[in-house]
Amino acid sequence: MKQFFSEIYESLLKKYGKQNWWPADSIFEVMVGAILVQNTQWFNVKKAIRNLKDEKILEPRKMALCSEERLATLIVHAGYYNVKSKRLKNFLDFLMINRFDFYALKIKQREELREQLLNINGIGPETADSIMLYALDHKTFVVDAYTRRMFSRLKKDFSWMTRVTYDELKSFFEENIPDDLYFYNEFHALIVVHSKDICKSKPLCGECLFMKKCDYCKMSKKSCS
DNA sequence: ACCCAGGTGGCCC
DNA sequence: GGGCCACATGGG
Repeated sequence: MKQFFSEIYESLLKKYGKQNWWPADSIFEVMVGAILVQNTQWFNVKKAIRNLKDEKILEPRKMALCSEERLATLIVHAGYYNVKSKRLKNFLDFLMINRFDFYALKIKQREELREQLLNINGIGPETADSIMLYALDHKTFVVDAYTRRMFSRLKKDFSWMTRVTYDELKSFFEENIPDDLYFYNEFHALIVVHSKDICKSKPLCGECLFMKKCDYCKMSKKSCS
């Protein structure tokens, strides 16, 4: 199984190259982006980030001083702007309690930090893991809808992946991929990039990378998307 | 005019 | 513990 995941990783890397996620100029920008991208496409998030930068409030202490209402108007393009402005505020409360000390968050115990992030209203498992992995260099695997869909269709044996809980799937990946921060970082990014790529033109399974020999494809001729 | 997007929390049973 | 729903913009 470990060999299988390594091969998938190598194939994706060969096809798409290094992704060097997360695209951002600062740790805080990664964190904000992780919240704004919830159920939203990245190009919409970019507009919101642009606004925050133009208004000079893409800094923890500045944003903490910004009213929730003003924040909402600046992030409209990211969708769910009322919900997300509240979530950003909740997250800023957490940062404030931690004295905006990112280094302290980096060296905090992994499970302790994850628990604290999950306690914030508006931060679920995927957002918590994204912040930990891409902003704070914690080795924690990020599961998302793409991960479930891509792998469950890759192998018939993986169909269970659409049904298990987030943490169960996360553990399965962590037990079967190399114990390496860079791998964690790059693998999730490649899964997202590949998933978006094959969805773009809504091809048949036989046209997708990995899908030529996949069990799902043999079973049916259904579309990938 | 649909459908979906790198989720999450609240409510109900 | 699981099934539904609201949240909202923008692109295909």
